[in-house]
Amino acid sequence: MYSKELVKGTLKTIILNLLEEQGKMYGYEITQKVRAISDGKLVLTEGALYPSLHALEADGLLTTETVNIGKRIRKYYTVTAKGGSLAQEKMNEFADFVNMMKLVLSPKFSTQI
Amino acid sequence: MYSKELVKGTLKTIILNLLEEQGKMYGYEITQKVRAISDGKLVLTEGALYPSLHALEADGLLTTETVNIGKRIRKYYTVTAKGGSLAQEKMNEFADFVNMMKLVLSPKFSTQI
DNA sequence: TTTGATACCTAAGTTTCTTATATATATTTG
DNA sequence: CAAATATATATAAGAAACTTAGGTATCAAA
Repeated sequence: MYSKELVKGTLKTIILNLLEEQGKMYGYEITQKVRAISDGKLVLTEGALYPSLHALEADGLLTTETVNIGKRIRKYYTVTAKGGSLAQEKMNEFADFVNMMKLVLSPKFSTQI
Repeated sequence: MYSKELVKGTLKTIILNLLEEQGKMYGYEITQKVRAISDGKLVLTEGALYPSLHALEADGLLTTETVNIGKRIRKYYTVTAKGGSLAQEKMNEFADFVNMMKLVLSPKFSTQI
């Protein structure tokens, strides 16, 4: 398992791009989806996820829609147009970052990726 | 320019692997080398670098050798055997992390890297 | 009926940086 | 030759983004 420090800074990138790809999702669903896709390697904690979702909503990058499932509630999140732009931007930033790391860590790293 | 949050958690990975590749280096030299290799995209701040070097030394991952250059001093850092193992480990962790991100962000990300 | 899964949330504490400051020598430039 | 820039080290306060821990509640399965 890789160190969790690396995940820092990528959470919003993951949320925005996952939501853009999957359409609307609710918080718990996001944790399960990420866990499944990553083969259990990435487990988003609720203490990180929920505040992050709230911040994205407050910044107008996500909108919410509350749905009642029996007596429980679900808050579905959808990416706004502004959020879509940021999703792309974050994706590019991450790609740039990885390419830069390739340079700095080369030649050893290049062979691993 | 990518967001600086991404760099968080990669500083020790960079230091250890750069030192392993380049042999002994001193702090200021590390900042200049990283800046040059990354084409100015990654500029290590002194406030991050020096405390990190001290922590690595305290943990027995680096050893130091102080040299007088005229009336100034230089502290050369060298990777220990233990530091070499961690360098490799950190490299693997980072590669694993990137591969995991590829999964989570795919299919969009795969085409960019 | 109690355990685990589903579903939301917040707050204190930790780590790891950034920003700012301090000190001092050496070199370049106007 | 004076002033600015580069070289070279270091620490400390504050910010950001998490982790850990706790809280609330419903639903399904054992």
